[in-house]
Amino acid sequence: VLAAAMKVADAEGIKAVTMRRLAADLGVEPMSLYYHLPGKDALLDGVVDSIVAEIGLAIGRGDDEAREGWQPALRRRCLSARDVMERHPWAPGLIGSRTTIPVSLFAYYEAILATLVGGGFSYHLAHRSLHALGSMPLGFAQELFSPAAAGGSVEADAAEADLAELAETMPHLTAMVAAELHDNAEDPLGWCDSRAEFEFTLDLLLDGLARAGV
Amino acid sequence: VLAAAMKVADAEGIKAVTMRRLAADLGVEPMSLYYHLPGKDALLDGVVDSIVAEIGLAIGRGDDEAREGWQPALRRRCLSARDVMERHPWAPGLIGSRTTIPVSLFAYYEAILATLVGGGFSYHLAHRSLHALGSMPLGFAQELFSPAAAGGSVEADAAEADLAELAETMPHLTAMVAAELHDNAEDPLGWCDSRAEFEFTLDLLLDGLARAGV
DNA sequence: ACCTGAACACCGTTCAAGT
DNA sequence: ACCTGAACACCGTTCAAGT
Repeated sequence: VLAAAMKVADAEGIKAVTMRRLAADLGVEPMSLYYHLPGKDALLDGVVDSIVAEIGLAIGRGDDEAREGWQPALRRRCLSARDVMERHPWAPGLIGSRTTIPVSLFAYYEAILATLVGGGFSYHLAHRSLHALGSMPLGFAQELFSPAAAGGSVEADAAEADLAELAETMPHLTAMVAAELHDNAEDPLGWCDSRAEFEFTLDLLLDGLARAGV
Repeated sequence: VLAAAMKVADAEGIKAVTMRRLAADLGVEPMSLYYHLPGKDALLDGVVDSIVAEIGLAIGRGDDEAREGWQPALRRRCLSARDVMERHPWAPGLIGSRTTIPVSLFAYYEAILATLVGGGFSYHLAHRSLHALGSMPLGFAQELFSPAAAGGSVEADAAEADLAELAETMPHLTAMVAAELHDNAEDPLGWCDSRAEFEFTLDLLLDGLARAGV
């Protein structure tokens, strides 16, 4: 049913997921879908549910969570989630643009909360921690600008061509790019969102939270 | 021209910003717009430019930046940007969903980079800092799920009603909500994204970066 | 119970044509 | 230089009707 939606999204981006397109793939008339689903929003909610479920599978048992402590446990979870997002580059954009919160997400965050509380967090600090971590438990971070996560195709930005002329007006930016010039420019989750950046930010937050009062 | 677009977005949300609607507001035929603009993407890029410009105005001179140091300077900037986002609740969603990077943003980040480098950051750490801060210099943070930032109208999520039945299966979540129950539930930037949460996360990151090697 | 067909009310965009 | 009109190719969705 919505496995077809995932397949289309993986193959051609989330923008190609349309009622009519989906019906055609399923060899059925477009309007038949409305018997099974209330509408497109329900479809997308279902896709998000599938993603969350996939994250749950990717994490594994975690029976040794009590042994390793909250910080490595959360770290493992976020990095596992990131693997899932790497398989579905359109997912961050979809999740970020949803206007309703699927129920499956509540269960997911309940598990994270259990980890935090089990690690000695007060509910107050746990709440702030969830805000601070943002979408990292879902495997992605808010990028400065993340074309891949947002739309679908990563087209060369128009400004790239003019970057040469703008060089002298923006000395620091050009210097930084020159100094950094990533070897992983084709990262699927957006500009520079390499695993290294993700881990740096994640550890920055986790260490900060550890210092904040546990 | 695109001041009209901002007005429509402020009044009825970004989803109401449509070529035809805009033309009607301007007392003109829909297709006249294509003489002035290449298409809708150009329009939205222009709106983002306007937002960035508004952030620039909101920040003020900052002549005493050298005196106050990079950390308070960046802090002031992020909080000023947040004020702008509060005036345009649709802006985070629009910015996050854009697939091209408007040129104005380069200049904006150039200024931030100048602050960091001036504060003693290496280009490498400055780069990581930009990633870690994410969208905070733009005045918003990636929320767990931010209906307001994403779509437009903040409708009551369907799961809210079932929360009572789910209480026993999610003890920590219900306990946390009960313990926290915000007095500012009607915050325009999404669930719980109050100024206090924003500042907590911001300081967590800034302090972490300060400790990371400057 | 499940699917179909025709229709409605919207989009963004093209293109030849007006003044 | 600036605007118009009609048309095209798409959407999501409704609704009465088929089997």
